[in-house]
Amino acid sequence: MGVAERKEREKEQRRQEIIAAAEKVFFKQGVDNATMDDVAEQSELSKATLYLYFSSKEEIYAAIYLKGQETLFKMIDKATDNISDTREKIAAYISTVISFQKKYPDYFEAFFYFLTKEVNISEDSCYVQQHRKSGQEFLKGWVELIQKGKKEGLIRGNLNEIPVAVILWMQLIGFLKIFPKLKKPLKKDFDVTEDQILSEYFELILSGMSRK
Amino acid sequence: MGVAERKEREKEQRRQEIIAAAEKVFFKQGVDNATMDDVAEQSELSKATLYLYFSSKEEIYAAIYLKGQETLFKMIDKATDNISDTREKIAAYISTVISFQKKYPDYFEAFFYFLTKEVNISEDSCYVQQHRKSGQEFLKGWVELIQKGKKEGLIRGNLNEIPVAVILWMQLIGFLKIFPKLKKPLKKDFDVTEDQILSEYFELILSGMSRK
DNA sequence: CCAATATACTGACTTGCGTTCATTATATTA
DNA sequence: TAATATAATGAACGCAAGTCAGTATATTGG
Repeated sequence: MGVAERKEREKEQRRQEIIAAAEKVFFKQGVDNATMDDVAEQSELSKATLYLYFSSKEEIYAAIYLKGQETLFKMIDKATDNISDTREKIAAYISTVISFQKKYPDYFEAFFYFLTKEVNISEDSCYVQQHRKSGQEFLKGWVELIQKGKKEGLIRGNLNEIPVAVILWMQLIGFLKIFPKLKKPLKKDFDVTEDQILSEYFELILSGMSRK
Repeated sequence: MGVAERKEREKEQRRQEIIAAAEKVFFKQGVDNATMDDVAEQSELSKATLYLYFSSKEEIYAAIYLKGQETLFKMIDKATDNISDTREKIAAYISTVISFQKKYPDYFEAFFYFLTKEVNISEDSCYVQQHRKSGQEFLKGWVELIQKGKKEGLIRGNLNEIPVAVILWMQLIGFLKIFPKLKKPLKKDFDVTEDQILSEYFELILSGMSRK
């Protein structure tokens, strides 16, 4: 009998509904300002019900974050798939992350949150698992790319690919976390535009790795 | 009559005592876990009294942050004052920030918090003022250094000094925010040590700016 | 179709913590 | 020494996360 399967499906659907409602609320008001009552109202469920599907507010946020991560990875795949030139591919990697931040700043926030915050979600939660797995997988992509660049002689041979990949990654994410808050004062106090900063950033990073 | 002056002094001292107590508590338990009751107990005052000296928990944290910022600026001054070689001086700037993060990770956290978080402290609070002022001043130091490097031909002429200074700054702070959380997994999964990462980071940044 | 059981849901409550307020203690001044 | 200003506090408030006892709804076996 397919009752169990249907129930399973329905349960999963509820979960997704809750995630969607929470996303709406969290992104509109900010995670800290949004309350579980807000999420309950938005999802047309009682607050207590939310806790049948998620163990905490943070776990809902983690689910949202995973959606965002998936979005980012897909964006990168799409943007880099048919590029064969390594230098161009590295550039595409970087600019896709920048686009992601621009297009989905709230997803990016969630991404950064779970990258840096000491999280209270239990280790065996599926979120933590998934987070770690895709993080590693993703890093592998960078590493391979840097390796390829080295083989092709684009990137200096004295650079170790894993550290370089990790550094690029941390630096880029960190930069993008801070940048939005500094945009306005930079324009105001120094008359520097966003695009100026971004193009110089590219220049610096790429020439940092390049041979000669 | 010196009564007013004495009272002023005593008031300021209380303030500092509260800041010290809060720092102890915040750094031990983490800002989020620490409660105002904890701060009250540590400072041997009642909770309500804290609010005679600070308008919120966050404002106490802001005061702590300013202490940290001052510490950082002093460290940088001390480390760079008697260096005349520009390249060395830039390196000293960067490595001092790294040392700061290592030596005072909690100050660094506070620093990052107020750099990125949308803060609820009123614009005319002395903290916000002081924060902005020293931030600008500090950036000026970087900009002048980069300018000097350009004049001396160390740094490529096509790089615009203000964006470069800002980028370096954001990148470095962002990198240092993420790095501590990734140290362990990096060692475990990829067998890369902290020092390896840091030395490659230096290499990348400096060669990114260099001519040729 | 109905009783028994399992599943999904909820309103009301508890707890914890930042913040405020009415009141009390202490110091200053005239 | 009484009047006044200043410093400090215990108790209470408000809000939001998380819990629980109890109710509604669906499923299943007879």
